[in-house]
Amino acid sequence: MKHAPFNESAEMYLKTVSELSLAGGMAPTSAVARRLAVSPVSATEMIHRLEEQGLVAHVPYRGTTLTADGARMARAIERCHRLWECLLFSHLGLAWEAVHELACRLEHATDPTVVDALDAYLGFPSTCPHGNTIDRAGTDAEAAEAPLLLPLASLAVGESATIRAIRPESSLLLKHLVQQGLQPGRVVTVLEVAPFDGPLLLALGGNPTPAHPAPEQRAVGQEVAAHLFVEHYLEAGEGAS
Amino acid sequence: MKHAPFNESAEMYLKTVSELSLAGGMAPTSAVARRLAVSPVSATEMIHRLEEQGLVAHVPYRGTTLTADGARMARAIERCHRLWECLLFSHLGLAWEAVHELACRLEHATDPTVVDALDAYLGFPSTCPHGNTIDRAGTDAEAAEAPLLLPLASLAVGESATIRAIRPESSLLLKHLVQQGLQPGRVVTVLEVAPFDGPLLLALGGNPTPAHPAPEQRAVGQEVAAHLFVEHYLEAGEGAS
DNA sequence: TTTTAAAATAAGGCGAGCCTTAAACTGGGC
DNA sequence: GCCCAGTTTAAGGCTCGCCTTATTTTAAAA
Repeated sequence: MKHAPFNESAEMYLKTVSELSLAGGMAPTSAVARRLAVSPVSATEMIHRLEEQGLVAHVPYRGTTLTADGARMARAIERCHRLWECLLFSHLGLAWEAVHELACRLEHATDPTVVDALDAYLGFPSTCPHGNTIDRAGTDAEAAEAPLLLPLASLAVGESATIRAIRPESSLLLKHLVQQGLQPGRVVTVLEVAPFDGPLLLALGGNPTPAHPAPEQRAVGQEVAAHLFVEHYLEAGEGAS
Repeated sequence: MKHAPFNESAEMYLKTVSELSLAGGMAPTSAVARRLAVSPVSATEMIHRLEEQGLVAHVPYRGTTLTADGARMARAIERCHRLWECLLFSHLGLAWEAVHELACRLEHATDPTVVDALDAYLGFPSTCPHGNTIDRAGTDAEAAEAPLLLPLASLAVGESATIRAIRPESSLLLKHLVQQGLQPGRVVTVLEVAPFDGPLLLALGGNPTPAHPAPEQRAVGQEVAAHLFVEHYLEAGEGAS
């Protein structure tokens, strides 16, 4: 019954399984291992340990999902992570692409009382600087507030949308996106989609930055596009078709 | 040459040696072990490891001190620790006696860039909530600003002073002090000192709190008194004698 | 000088979280 | 229905930071 004080490693596994099981139902062991830069054998071991603690459900050869307990813990860790990102970015003025990694270290050393105090201090922000929702247990009016976000790849040629979230986050990805000027708030229009899962050609709109005065174009691979989630404004002529 | 990414454990040893070698020159191994709740054998082992890395100088049977490198690291960790305490206490509103322990965990997970940003955000505070100086490398006008603090025990009967710092800090001590109303800013007068290293009897002055309306008296053991540092106002009649 | 308490050394062990190599298994595509 | 890539198991090993028990050394007090 003693909810052991879980360490960094276990927390990273939970976060990883959480991210990977968002889209598809189960997180493949190899994907977990890859994301954590660990051998598949080690990942299997650790997943077993987490299963023994009832945090994870593992179906051999299929993949891993979080149990209710595990999901609760993962949500707490993610909330903590995103709150730190808010503080580091909005208050301490650290770089948008840097705060993810910095928060990744802090999140494992943060007492729950600190998380709550931080949340209040920040004014209960609804998302992190990368657009991801900050879950609050008890507030189950989730779907109500958050606008439905679509993967960028779901847009048809000619459609426009506003980038709202990058997910899952990774340092390399964020660095790349900031160079391309592809951040939340940016309006993009799909100019063309290359066949055979080729790159998307985007026209940048929205607030141009000094470094990237609009209008400009960007070619974005499917790999990157899969991490971009947008809010699509329905235009006149579009409807329930 | 690769300044390895030091971990929590090594950092705690450096902090401990730093604290213990403030007063006397060398930190006895047993004292280090006691403070870290570790066996003397383990402490000896770890001190050897730190010595190999050039962070610590160990004289067998005498004790341990920090090298220049070790002292630099310890100062960085202490600065980080105290800045977190400031944020947690002054901004997040967490309890005065709680922030020490909470900061103790964060300090090992904080990137230098975060430390600097935090320092700037807080407005370069000169002390932590417990009155301990926040060192800034490069700012060697240290002695100039900081008023000389005396150990409480150095006061003679009848003398008054203002508590300015608690040092070294520990959770249990801080909890005890907050119960007694003995915090920085509190003015105390020594009413009597029991012989044979007995307790000091103090009269509380300064800002009374609802819980502890002045005037009130407190008996403080030598053990506790050793952690209290005060600023002594010279009164008329006192001088260079 | 003798005694004593602290400190150091030696030896053996433990768990966590990784690693590699090698062999066995299986789901899904051909 | 077969085969392969992805998984899992097995076995052995490594580092870190701890632990205990036992023995030796030493500084400093008596």
